Amino acid sequence: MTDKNITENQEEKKSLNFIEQIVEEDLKSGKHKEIITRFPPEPNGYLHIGHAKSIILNFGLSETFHGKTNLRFDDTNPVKEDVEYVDSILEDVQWLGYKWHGDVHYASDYFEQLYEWAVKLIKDGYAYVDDQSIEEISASRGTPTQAGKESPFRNRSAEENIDLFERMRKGEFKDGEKVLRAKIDMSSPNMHMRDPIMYRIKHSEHHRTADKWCIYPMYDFTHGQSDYIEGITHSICTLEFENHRPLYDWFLDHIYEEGRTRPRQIEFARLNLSYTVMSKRKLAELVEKKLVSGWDDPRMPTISGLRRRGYTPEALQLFAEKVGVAKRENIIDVGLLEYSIKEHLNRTAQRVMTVLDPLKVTITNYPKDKEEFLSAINNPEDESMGEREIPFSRTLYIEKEDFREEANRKFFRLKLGGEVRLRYAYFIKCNEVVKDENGNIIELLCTYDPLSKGGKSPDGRKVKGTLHWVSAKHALNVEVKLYDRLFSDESPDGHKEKDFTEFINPDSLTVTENCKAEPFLKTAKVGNRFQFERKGYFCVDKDSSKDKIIFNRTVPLRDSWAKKNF
RNA sequence: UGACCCAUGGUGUAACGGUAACACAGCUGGUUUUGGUCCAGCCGUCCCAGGUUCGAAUCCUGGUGGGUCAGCCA
Repeated sequence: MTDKNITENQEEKKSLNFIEQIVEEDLKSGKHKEIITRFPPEPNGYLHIGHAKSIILNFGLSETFHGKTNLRFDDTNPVKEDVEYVDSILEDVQWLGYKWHGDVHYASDYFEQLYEWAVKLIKDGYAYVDDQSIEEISASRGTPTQAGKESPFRNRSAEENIDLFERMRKGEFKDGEKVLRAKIDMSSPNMHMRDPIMYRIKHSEHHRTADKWCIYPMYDFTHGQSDYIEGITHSICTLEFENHRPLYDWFLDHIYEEGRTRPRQIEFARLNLSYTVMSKRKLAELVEKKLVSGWDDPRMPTISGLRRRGYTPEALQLFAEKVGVAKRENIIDVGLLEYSIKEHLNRTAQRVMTVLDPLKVTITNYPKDKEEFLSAINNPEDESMGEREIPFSRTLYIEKEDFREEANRKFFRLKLGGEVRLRYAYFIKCNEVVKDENGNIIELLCTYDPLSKGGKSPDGRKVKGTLHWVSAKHALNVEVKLYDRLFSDESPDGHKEKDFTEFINPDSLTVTENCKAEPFLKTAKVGNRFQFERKGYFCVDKDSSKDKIIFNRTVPLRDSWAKKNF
């Protein structure tokens, strides 16, 4: 290989994001022989696409650098957590295509070790039991621009503190009566360093440890140590934890033993998507107020919602890759998410013809009892998917919007006296429009050109439009749910005066029954994805039954015609 | 009137001191039995002001703008 080639190859190499650069340097310098990352959700809600970004980042890192990724539940607050959430999180991570290293970990597995470390800190003079009320502690913390005041209990002896802490554990005190605090600096410019609380009393049932404990460690006294216990090398979290890093390091300083792996916290910007909300609180509110059907409503940005909508793990991975990783606040255009799924499905989805809004068409010169089968390509992007047969007969359905009695020459579809191609079938010409007493078009009388079978034009005659269609006699009745963005505002929670629910899009869901599908769809199973030609990508919803298939529209096809005529 | 972080086209991300790249969106045009796909082209001078340097989007200083922090949440 020449020098030039080497240079070119290096240039072609995809540039690394700042976290990948750190990892690469740590490996190159020998700081770590192998990296271990972790995905550490609190089981207090369903995962959303922002979590997907984090999952893909953490697992992706260990894939590209041949390391490991742990899955750990940060379950230090029993009143907010539930097994329902751990189950859904487990499902979502696996669905995304990742396998965590070893067993699932829980911060609650480390409660005993954490307790011992707390005792050590007390003995070393770095922690104390505070009897102040929640209000007193809050008041004495100061403000970002004003130093706090030291607690009157700050200088208790180690012996007294140990005794009190042990009695806290035994359950001798009520919730809120006492806390364990780190003794750092009440005048620190960093609020998190003003004697942060390490333990609080909560007499409540934990979903895993039941009533074994009545004192629970805070996030700050748990996370770094859990990373340390697991040998995590790179502890990646979102930007709002930036101010916690000095505390993360402070606790580690006081328990660290020479020779062991010391984790490093690195922060990146969380994902924000336009036209939706991402906070767990707001998503929960949508569910509670029944503004959506549940956490997995196809309009929700949750992983379960996107899955039900028809998104694929590959699409979310592509999306995460396109979005990138940096420290800048961002709002990603949902269009990029839609691009990602279209990109994947265009290559992989079975094509099929379905008429969403049927208009009856009778081919007057086609024999009454005749039917024939025509060959259609399953996926023009993938020849290996082969072809299928579609029934054709005298009575058909086409899309209502594909016909106009009169239209200018920009309208490529069927008009009175005009000719179009029925995809894979024949050229047809519309000769007469049948209307009901109110003047609504209820049927078109057309003639076909028998020589144009397969949609070909033996005489070289051109038509501008090609329509999808379904034979009425063979049609399968299906229900289709069309989705639009849940909010009509680009940043629904970005308005100080208005609540985000005020921006709910009233037309985010359209249910259309009596859609006509080609018989191929008879055997479609829940979760199957298709492209309905000219209409978009659809997948079979879990609410489907034997006699009624329900399709969710994942995303429409790009439609430059509709756009121009808007 | 504090600390920390951030600042590149409409949206994201890259360029690691050598003269702005990639993707999405948008707009033109071409191909096409999906007004899909695909292909070609167009669309920024890097928040501002100083400084260092032969040379700065990249380094320094000061502004300005935005974000985070005053839970016994994570």
